[in-house]
Amino acid sequence: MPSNAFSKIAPRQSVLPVNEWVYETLCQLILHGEFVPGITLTLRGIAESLDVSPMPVRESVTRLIAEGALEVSKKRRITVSQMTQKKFDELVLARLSLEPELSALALPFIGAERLKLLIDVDSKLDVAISTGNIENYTKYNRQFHFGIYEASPSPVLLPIIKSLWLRFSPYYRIVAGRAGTQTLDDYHESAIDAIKAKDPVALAKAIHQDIEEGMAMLNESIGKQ
Amino acid sequence: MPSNAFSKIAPRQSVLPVNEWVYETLCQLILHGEFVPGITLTLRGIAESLDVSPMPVRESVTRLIAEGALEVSKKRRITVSQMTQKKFDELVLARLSLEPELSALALPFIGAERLKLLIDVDSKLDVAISTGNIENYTKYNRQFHFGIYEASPSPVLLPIIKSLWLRFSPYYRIVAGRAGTQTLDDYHESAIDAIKAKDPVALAKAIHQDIEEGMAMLNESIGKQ
DNA sequence: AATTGAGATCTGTGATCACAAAATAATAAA
DNA sequence: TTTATTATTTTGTGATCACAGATCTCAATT
Repeated sequence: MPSNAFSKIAPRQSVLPVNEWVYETLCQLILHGEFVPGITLTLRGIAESLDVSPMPVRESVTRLIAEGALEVSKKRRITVSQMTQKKFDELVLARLSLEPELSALALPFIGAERLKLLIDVDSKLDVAISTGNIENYTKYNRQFHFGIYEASPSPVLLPIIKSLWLRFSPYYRIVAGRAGTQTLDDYHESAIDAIKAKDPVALAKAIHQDIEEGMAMLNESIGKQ
Repeated sequence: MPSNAFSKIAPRQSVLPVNEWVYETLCQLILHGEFVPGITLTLRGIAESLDVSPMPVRESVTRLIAEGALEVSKKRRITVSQMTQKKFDELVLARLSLEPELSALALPFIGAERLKLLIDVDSKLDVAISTGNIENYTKYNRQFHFGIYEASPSPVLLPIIKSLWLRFSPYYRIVAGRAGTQTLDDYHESAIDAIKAKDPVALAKAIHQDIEEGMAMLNESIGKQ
């Protein structure tokens, strides 16, 4: 019997401070699409579900609000951010502006073992695409991108990019169940070739195209007002 | 006699929640260069200085840490972020990637009255430059940039850009007292011309050049290890 | 003078309580 | 049944306390 009410929650690492564990857990839940956009959360509710006191939840929620993953409504109710066309367009613009740049910066630090990992993740991604497994698709797609971005420590760009991913991730749950994953071109292949060739411009271009395609798919699946 | 120990603090607006007032106040203090980089702050110390309880300070500091303006040291001490060359380079890259884009997006929403305001701010900026008043330079430079960026509501890009400004602002205090403001080209003039001509590409280019020059000046003034 | 170490103090983190505003449930009136 | 009004509960915010670990103080020792 789990110590909390959410499914798929890693057990509390006693080495980690409670507030950090809560933050990481909430991030994972958001990235995995467990929170329906627009739903209202409560500090005490989360605390009870995670079997912790309200205090560390409060701190984590404050962080997530600052990062745009959650937001507080007019009359101070905590809610999972609803998407708008304007938000979506700016998210795409920010991703297209920053992620290709960071991938080019990270390229020199991608060694043989990391390249091997990326190739492995990409093959798993192919399986997810061909079987229409949207959950694995988002998971391995995320692993692929951040496998590149995290090749070297990035104090500014990486946290920003993480916050961008937190904001559109809840909307992949809407794509789930729709055919469309099959039609995706595999720009990851191009990215891997660019890494092998140590060509930062080609890598940036591949990442750019991959984002454009992925976001376009997400955009046409979302019924935004 | 002020109700708090910091100078230049706007009196508490009773209409604003305490935590937001504390957050805004801390932002202003950071943007005005009141905090020396590397200094350690304490929750109780800030609370006493601002004449509020530690609780809203805690929330505001959490936000500022999430935004990269403050950071917590290895053994959990709150500190004003120290600059590194890597951080600086990524800050510049992020600014160059996002701010020209947002200025181009905002251009169609810049009306006659806002243009008038920008021209007015730019003239004040010229005075600050010619008299070597670094404090007014940073103030009017900030007003000029955000006078453009805030022409239309920007839910994603604007908060990110604000967080970028919070991070390098403490370092203008180091530039203070050095000759160098006189040698600045006035790319704001080009920006104003672009706005008049309703030319988003030219505006983006002007903003790009302005950032490059301003950041280059800051870079060579900072003794980063 | 330099170093050490024990005691006191300070600091972030977590827990708990108080309270007004909002939301919900319950009841009364049509 | 539907609507309106009241009572109850829930919620975010702020205040306060507890505590362990870090930091500082300062006298004792070398």
